[in-house]
Amino acid sequence: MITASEENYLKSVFKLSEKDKSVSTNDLAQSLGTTPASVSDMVKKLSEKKLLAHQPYKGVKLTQAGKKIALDIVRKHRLWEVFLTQTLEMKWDSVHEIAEQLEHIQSQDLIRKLDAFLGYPRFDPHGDPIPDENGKIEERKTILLGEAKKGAVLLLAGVLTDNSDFLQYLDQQQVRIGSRLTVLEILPFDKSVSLSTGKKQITFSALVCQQLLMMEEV
Amino acid sequence: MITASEENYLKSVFKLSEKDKSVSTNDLAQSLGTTPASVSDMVKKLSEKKLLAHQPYKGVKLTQAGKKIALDIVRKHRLWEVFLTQTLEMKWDSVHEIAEQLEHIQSQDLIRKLDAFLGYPRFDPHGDPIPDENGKIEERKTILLGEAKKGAVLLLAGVLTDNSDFLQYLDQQQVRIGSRLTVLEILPFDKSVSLSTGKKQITFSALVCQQLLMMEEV
DNA sequence: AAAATAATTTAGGTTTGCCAAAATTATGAT
DNA sequence: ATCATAATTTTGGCAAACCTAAATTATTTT
Repeated sequence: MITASEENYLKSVFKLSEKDKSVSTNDLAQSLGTTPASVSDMVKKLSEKKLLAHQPYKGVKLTQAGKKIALDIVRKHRLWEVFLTQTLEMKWDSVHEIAEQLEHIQSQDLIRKLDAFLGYPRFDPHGDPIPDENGKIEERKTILLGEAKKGAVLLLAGVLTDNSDFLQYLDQQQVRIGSRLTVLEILPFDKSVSLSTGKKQITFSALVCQQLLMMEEV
Repeated sequence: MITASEENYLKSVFKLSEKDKSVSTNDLAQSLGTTPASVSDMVKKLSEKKLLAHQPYKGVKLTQAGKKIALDIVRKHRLWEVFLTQTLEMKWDSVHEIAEQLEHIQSQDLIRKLDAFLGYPRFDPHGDPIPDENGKIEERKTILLGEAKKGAVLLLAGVLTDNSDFLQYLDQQQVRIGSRLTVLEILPFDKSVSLSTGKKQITFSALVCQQLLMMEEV
């Protein structure tokens, strides 16, 4: 059996993994809101279970088995987020916390039926792709808004954080997934960006722009 | 904070409580699938938290605070069961286990919105009443099928067990919540009961009859 | 290359919830 | 009323998941 805590560790490793790089103990502790010592403990356990490959002092990677579990948790999390926003009409800034709990509910059948009920959604309310039952994730060509050039016209494809304040701020600015944004100006001084939403003009700080995933119009 | 385990204990005490009677350690252990020693441990903790009133060697009762929590868990459990059967179209014999997990999800807002989405149902798929937000439970005059007299015409109001085999058996017999049953004969020998469902004739053992909650036609 | 600093692991300890075995208390039979 | 049995509690111990502080290893600076 795999516990909720173990699932959270695997999910964090997955999220922190870039390319073929190892994930450090410290980063994991940060991401999980725990201490490096606790991470060492759990990493040892998950390595023994062959869900993580651990090189002492060098970091961890997911094994095939570990990745499968991580993707399953991510899938469940994102499907529940769709349910909460679409079916129960909750706001996108409040669903993450609840999905953190729901993702640990154990029932294949439940998730299959939920998926069907929701109409097999491919993206969650934050624009993140939902892995299918085999762990396959839809790829899209995206760039950060911070990397866009002046004059570019792009659609908001996703946000890189679930931070509630951040999402509420976007709501306030009437910016949501799918919004069409035109880059009017990039301030050389602080890299903040002036944009047109069609209706009005807004400015995003460089920090905000690092959280916004953009794509070309279809 | 209250843990899932604590919630389960309170729920079990609630379910085993009859009138003003105390619930015994042994019965609790049985109901929770654990040992009397473990129950003693947890009873001590919940008594210290003022959720249970414990008289050593005499049993426990719920306090007001404990009852409130228990009713809240029952409410969540039954609302989720409605969701699983009605929205996701799962069978009534498979929802109990999943609802056992879902009942521990923490979010007032979620449950309120779920309740609204489901149309404020008053009974779950097994015919059990769903407490409202204040813990109020709808009362109905019901009797066990085992207590019905020959000639009685009654509606199936509920079942007293979530046992999957039992529910599948009822399904097979085409007996469900709301079914109208006429008592044709009661065998003196073993108290088994012959019934007419309108379409066909069936016989239920005394044990089965002790699990079926019946009410007068409205 | 050695020293200083940073990252990681280990050691030792806590809490929660569980259990088996032993001790205690209540209950039913004679 | 006493004894036997059943129910309950206590004792001592285990595993999971966490923590702080100390020890170890890696990395960076000088």
